[in-house]
Amino acid sequence: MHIVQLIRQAVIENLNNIYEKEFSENDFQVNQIKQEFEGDYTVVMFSLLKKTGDNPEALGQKLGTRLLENHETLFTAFNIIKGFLNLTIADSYFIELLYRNYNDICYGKQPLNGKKVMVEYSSPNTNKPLHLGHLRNNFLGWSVAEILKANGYEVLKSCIVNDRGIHICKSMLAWQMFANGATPESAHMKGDHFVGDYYVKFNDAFKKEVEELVAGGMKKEDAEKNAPVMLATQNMLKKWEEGDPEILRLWEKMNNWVYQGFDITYERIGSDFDRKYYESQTYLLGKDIVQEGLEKNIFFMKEDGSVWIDLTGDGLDEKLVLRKDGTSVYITQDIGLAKQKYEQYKIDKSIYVIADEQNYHMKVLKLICQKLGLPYADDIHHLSYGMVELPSGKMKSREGTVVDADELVDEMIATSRHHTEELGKVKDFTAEELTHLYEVLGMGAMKFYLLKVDPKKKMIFNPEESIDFHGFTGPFIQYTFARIQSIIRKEGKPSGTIQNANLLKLEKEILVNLEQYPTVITQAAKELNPAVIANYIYHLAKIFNSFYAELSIAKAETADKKTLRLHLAFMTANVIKSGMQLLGINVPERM
RNA sequence: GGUCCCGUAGUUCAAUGGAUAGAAUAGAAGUUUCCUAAACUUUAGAUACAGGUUCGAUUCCUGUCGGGACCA
Repeated sequence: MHIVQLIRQAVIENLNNIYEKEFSENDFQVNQIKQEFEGDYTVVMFSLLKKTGDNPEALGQKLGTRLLENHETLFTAFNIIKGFLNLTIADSYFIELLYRNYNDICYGKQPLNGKKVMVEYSSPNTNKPLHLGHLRNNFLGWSVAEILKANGYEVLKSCIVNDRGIHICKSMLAWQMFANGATPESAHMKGDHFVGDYYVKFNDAFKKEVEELVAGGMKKEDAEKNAPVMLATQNMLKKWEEGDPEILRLWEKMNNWVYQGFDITYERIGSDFDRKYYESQTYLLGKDIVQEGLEKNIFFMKEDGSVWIDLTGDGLDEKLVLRKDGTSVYITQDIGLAKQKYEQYKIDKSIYVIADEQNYHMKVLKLICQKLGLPYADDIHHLSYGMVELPSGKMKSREGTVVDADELVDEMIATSRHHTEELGKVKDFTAEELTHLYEVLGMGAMKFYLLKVDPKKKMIFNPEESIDFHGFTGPFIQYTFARIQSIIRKEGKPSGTIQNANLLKLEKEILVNLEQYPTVITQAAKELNPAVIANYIYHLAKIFNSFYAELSIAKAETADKKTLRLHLAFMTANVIKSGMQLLGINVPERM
C-alpha cells in the first residue's frame, strides 16, 4: 500500500477513537509537504474542525500524539502549523522500499485486471504526409496505450485510415493531369510526399481556374463549384463509388505509395497498430442502425427523404444521419464502426484520440449511441487534445505552413548529432552506435516536448526555435540515466544491507519521490495524461542531479552510505527507464 | 446567431479548493585538481479585469474584455 493511503488509514482510525465518530477519506486531505516546512506529508485539518469541535492546535496535538504512539514504525515526529499537521516518516520505511523493489522492472505496474480497451489514434488521410499534429496524436495515443497496459488493461491499438473521399480524388486527378506517369521511384521520393505534392498541385490548379472564372464575371462561390478540376474530381468520386475499375486501380496504386511512405515514418517514430480499419471498407456501415433508429422513432425523416436526429433537447441541434439520396455521412459510419469494434473485440472501453476540433462531432456520436440504447455507448471516450499551432496560428497545408513530420524528425536527429559531436564524450562509439544514439536522443527530445504538455491544452510550436536539449527536456532525463549507468559500471550494482539509515535531506527526498511512482502511473491512467509521467520523471531526475552534485556516491563518507546511495541511484535509474518507456522514449547507457 | 474551450513571469509550460503560485528558457552572477558541466548553485520576474461562494480561490459561480474551435 502506498504511503498516502497508509497515512489516511491511520488518521481515520485514530480520529474514530479520539472522537468516537465515524470519519472517512473525504473528511480531510493528505498532501506532500512543501519544501520550507519540517516533515514529509501533511494532514490538512481545516475540514475537520467542525466535525471534531476542536481548534487546529488541539486537534493536531491529539491526533499527532496518537499517530506516533500507535504507528511508531511509520511516523517519527510531528509539528503543527496553522491548520496543517506535518508528519515525518521513518527513514526505515523508505529503506524497506529500496529492498522490496530492488531491480524490479515492473515496479509501479499493475497485474492484468481483465478489462479490454481499444485506443484509436493516428488516423491519417491518404492524400498527404504526416505533420506535426499527427505526431502529437501518435505519441499521445501510443503512450496512453502503454500507460493503460501498466495499469493492468489489455490494450488494442487501432487506426482508421481515411483512404477514400473527395480529398483523395483531388490527388488522383492531379496525378492524371500532371504526372506523365511519374512514380515515387522515378521521382526519388517517399510515396506519401509524392502523393501529397499532387494534392498541392490540385489546389494550385483549382485556385487558378477560380480566378479565371471570377475574372470572367462569375461570383466566387459559383466559380468554386464550377471550376473544371472540381467537377472532374466529383465525377471521379462518383466513378469510384460505382466501382469503375480504372479509377479503382489508380486509387489503389496511389494509396499503396502513401502506405509505403507511412510505414517508414511509423517505424521511425515508433507507432504501431494491432488493427487497422479503412474507411473504404467502413463507409457504408451504420445504415442498418439508422433503420432501427427510424423504427424506434429516435430518428425522423424529412420530406426530402433525408434522415435526422433532433438533439435540441440536449443543447445541440438537428443532425443529419442519412442524406436524401440514402448515402451515409461521417457520423453514420462512425456509429457503425463503433458497433463493429465492440462486437468484434468485446472491448470494455473505446478511446478515440482525436483533436479538439472534433469535440462536437464526438459528443454527437456518443449521444446518438446513447439514445439508440447501444450497450457500448457509455464506454465511448473521446481523448480530446489541443491542436499544435504555430506562432502565426493554425497550420494550413494550402498555405505551406505545415510542419512536416519526416522533416522534423530529421532535424531533431541532426541536432542531437551536432550536440553530441560538440561535447565529444562518445568518440569510441562505432558508427552504428552513434546512429542509434542520435536517434534515441533526437526522438527523445521530440516526444518529450510534445508529451510534457497537458493533452487538453493546445500548444504553440515555434519552428524558428529548435526543440531544446537542456532543461525540462528528454535529453536532460536521458543524461541523468546515463550518468547513473556510468556509476553502476564502475561500482557495480548495489549489494548488502544498510545498517544505519539516518537519511540526509536529499537522500530522503529521492526516496519520497520514488515511493510515489506507482501512484503517478495510476493518476496518469485515470486522467489519460502522459504529461503526469513526464512531469514526475523530470522532477525525479532534477532531484537526483542535485543529490549527485552535492553528495558523492563512490566516495561516500561511510561504506553504509555508499550502499545506500548506490541503491538510490540504481532505483532512480530503473524508475526513469520505466517511466520514459511509458512515454515511448528510450534511454542510452552512455551519451 | 448557438454550443464549447482557453487567458499564469519576456517566452513555453506546472499547480486533486490549501501554507510564501512551481519549472524551463531568455537575462544577471557563480561552480570542473573530485562519480559525465547535455549538470549544479544564487538572482530577478506572473494568476486579463470586476464581483461572489469559502476559514482559504490560479482552481468553483456570475459578468466584462481578449483569443480559439465547432454547429448552421
